Amino acid sequence: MASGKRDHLVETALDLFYKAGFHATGIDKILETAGVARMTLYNHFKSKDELIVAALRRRDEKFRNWFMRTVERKAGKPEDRLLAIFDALEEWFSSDDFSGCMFINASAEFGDADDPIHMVAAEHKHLVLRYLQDLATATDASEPGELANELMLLMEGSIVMAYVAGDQQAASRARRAAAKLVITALNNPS
Amino acid sequence: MASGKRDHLVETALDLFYKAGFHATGIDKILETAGVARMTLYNHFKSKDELIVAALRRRDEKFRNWFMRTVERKAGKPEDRLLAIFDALEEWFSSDDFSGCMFINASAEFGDADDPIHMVAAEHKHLVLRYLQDLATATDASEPGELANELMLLMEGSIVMAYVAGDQQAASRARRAAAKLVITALNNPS
DNA sequence: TACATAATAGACTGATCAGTCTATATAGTC
DNA sequence: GACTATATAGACTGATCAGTCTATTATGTA
Repeated sequence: MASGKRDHLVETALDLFYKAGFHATGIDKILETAGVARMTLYNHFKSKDELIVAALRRRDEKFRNWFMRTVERKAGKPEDRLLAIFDALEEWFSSDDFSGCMFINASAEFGDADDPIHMVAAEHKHLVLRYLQDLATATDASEPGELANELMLLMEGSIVMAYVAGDQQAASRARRAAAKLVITALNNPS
Repeated sequence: MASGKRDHLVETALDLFYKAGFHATGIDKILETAGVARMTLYNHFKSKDELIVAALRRRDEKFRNWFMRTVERKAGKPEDRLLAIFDALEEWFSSDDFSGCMFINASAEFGDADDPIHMVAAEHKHLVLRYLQDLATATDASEPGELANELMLLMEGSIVMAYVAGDQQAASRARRAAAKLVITALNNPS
């Protein structure tokens, strides 16, 4: 299994980067935690930045899979799913290892919009937004694109308030605001 | 002038930390940029972390002053000021040196909620929220506290979408969502 | 002039950083 | 058994990190 070591490195790096940050997590710490030799890492990745990109791509894949499955498990009707978004967030926020959004965190450390790391973060947000658009389009909302954008703002806002300000009710607050916007969108045919 | 050097160090550190991040900005870079001797820094601050805290406190003071003055310059009536929030944000987002919210960025690098640096970031968010509560209370909104929380979520969400996803219209999108919530809050006496 | 405060340059520590190189060893395949 | 991939341990570079220490030089006050 050629990719076993690589996968293990990515998973280990993902955990450490998420918990402690990117600059604060050294290569040595990753190698020691993974129990892998130095050159094994550099045979699979050209640099630490490349490992960061790989870790973020995996995080994107895992997070969106979990998020979509959770939303669709919590509610069946399209209108309900739009609000179930915030039930999923509440679950996430209250989990033990919640350390904010890894992509917001990555953008904070790699601020240049042209940095490949920042670009992966931007891509993640676009993919989440697209999912919300798919959900909104399945409802009778007059302008599903606009509704999706509004919910996206509430979602990102609640992540920030939960993580930075430690607001335990960030998700439920966002849910109530979302309910108002969903009702408005359903009652206003263009 | 005993505090001249100290002030200059804080201002310099503030700039560099905001542009490049906290871990990525070394003490040497700050000293070189400020044109100040090493021991001058360590006579005023016990550690780099203490300098970070001082820089964040200054940022909080400067940002909130600018924000409140801008909101109050852009609109006079309480209801209008609630929306002028997002005009101020638009101005901020389109400025050359926009690098996201420094407090979100700080929380990303110092994730422990008990870390003094993270606590200063949390405090900043609470102070901004309190300002929004003051604005909302001046209107006829049925539940000004709830309205303020909703606007806060939209504000933070728009910061994230502008910075991470590079959404040029994040502020105007948030403004339109806010308008709907303000109307709802004004038309629903409890 | 005398004294105290504050700032200076710069050497220095010990640790850590990302990344390279070599020589050895462990697999899996033919 | 022979060959090839991959992984191993560990030394090594050169840079940078935060923080300490010393000896000197302003700067301002009494």
